[in-house]
Amino acid sequence: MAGRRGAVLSIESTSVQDYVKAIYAFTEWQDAAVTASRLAARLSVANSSVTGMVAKLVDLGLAEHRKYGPISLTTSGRALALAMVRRHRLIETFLVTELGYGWDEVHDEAEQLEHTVSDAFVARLDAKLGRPPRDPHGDPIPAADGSVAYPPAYRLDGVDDGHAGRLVRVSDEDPGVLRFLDRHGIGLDAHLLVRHGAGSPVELLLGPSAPALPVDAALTRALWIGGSVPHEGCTLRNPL
Amino acid sequence: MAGRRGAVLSIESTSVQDYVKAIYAFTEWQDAAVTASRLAARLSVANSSVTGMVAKLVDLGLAEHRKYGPISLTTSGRALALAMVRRHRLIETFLVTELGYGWDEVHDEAEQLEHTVSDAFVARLDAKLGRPPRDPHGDPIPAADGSVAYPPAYRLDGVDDGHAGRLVRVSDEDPGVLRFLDRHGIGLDAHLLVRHGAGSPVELLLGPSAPALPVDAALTRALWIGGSVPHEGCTLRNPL
DNA sequence: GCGGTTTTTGAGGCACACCTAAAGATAAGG
DNA sequence: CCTTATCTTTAGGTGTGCCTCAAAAACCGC
Ligand SMILES: [Mn+2]
Ligand SMILES: [Mn+2]
Ligand SMILES: [Mn+2]
Ligand SMILES: [Mn+2]
Repeated sequence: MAGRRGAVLSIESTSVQDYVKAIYAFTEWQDAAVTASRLAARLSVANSSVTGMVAKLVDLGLAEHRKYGPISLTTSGRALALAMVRRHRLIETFLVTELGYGWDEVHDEAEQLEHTVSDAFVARLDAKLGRPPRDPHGDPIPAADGSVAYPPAYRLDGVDDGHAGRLVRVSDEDPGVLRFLDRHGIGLDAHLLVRHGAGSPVELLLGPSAPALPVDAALTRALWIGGSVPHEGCTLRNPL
Repeated sequence: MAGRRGAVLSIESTSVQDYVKAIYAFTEWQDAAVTASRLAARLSVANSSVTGMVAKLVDLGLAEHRKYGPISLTTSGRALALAMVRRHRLIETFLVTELGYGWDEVHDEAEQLEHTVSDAFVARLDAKLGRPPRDPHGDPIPAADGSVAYPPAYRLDGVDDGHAGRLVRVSDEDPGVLRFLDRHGIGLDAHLLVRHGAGSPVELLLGPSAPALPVDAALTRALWIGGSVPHEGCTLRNPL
């Protein structure tokens, strides 16, 4: 049933790569249904653009889609998404560890470069960086074979009062969040205690003597914290 | 007189960048007149494509062109060309020295990446690499301010019998040439003595005891050798 | 001044990705 | 079961960027 529309664009189109990545992102840390409108919102395009583009993904064998149904990736779609995520995160890691970028400065640059570098480049970069397990924001870097180890992590707006754990990941899409954390000396693996104030804002306790730090709602959606148990293993997922 | 055609594309178009680089290349090591047909041949497009694109360069203030006349760069066109050449050569250097690419593998990758990396990336890369003066093929890397130091160099097909000097640069466009040099252990700065055989092919003498190496015509157009005098300075050119 | 070559013009094509507006499907509530 | 709000798809169309071919125009050496 592929090729129904004749002109089928390629797997190398940056748009195709971005759509596939976006679809993958919906199920990476949550398990949200991928609807056309959600995808449209995330990619800042009209709903109808998504319908059209998803049809192309289906033609390319990257996505599955019944009319009016949710969108999902095929095995090769997931493979492409993981390859792109791998590129993105390796590039971000390189920018921070080798070129001295701040963690708030790398996302946009990686967003471009991920479409340009060759497979050979990615392989050599991975080796040069010592096969890092995660990027500067705590996101796991898929291995070349597509396997990924996700640490247990809970979004801050979903944990109970009194939850304690280490900062596992920070969404890297809003540089402002990253700079906020910088200002307060909070980095990856920082130990945090979550306190629901009597009023609305969530507070973070950084240590026994530090003052409580109120964080706004946007921030609670950008931070992911480990479990209360001191040490836990990782869940190895190989989605391929 | 700019903007005559209305829709003027930007300085960030990869095509614009490639055209400007190509124009610059004609006068980098020779002083060839840049005609539309030569540019078309180099870029593998039709003559009329060049006419159209050059008109856009003129609109952008990057090129000067009288109808039926030769094409040249304006000051800002030259600045853009030098910025692109700088990017290209820094990236090639990075690929070889940091990622372990062979010098025959870097050109195509750099050709893509040069359009994608940011100015910040280039600045940081230059610092990381220790501000290298030349790329893996001997081509000088323009400084951030656009100044370039060109060593004296003569193309092999233009030197007399008995000319001796060091290998100053190798054109990086044909990986086969680079691999040929690898096979014979010839690298940048190798000392060469040029011998015009009685027959047609030029021969290279690599050392007192080494056998003469015959080189074909294509190769004589890809190699550039220093002067016969043992040690010479560099010509500093700041074309801006 | 002629003839061959080069350049420009004109008209058009194509790939890719996006949009608006209208029509169609879905699902939740009455 | 039907209504209605919401989501999704279709249809038709825009815009950018770059390219082509064919024909007309200019150029240049003789
Ligand atoms: Mn990122
Ligand atoms: Mn990241
Ligand atoms: Mn090169
Ligand atoms: Mn080079």
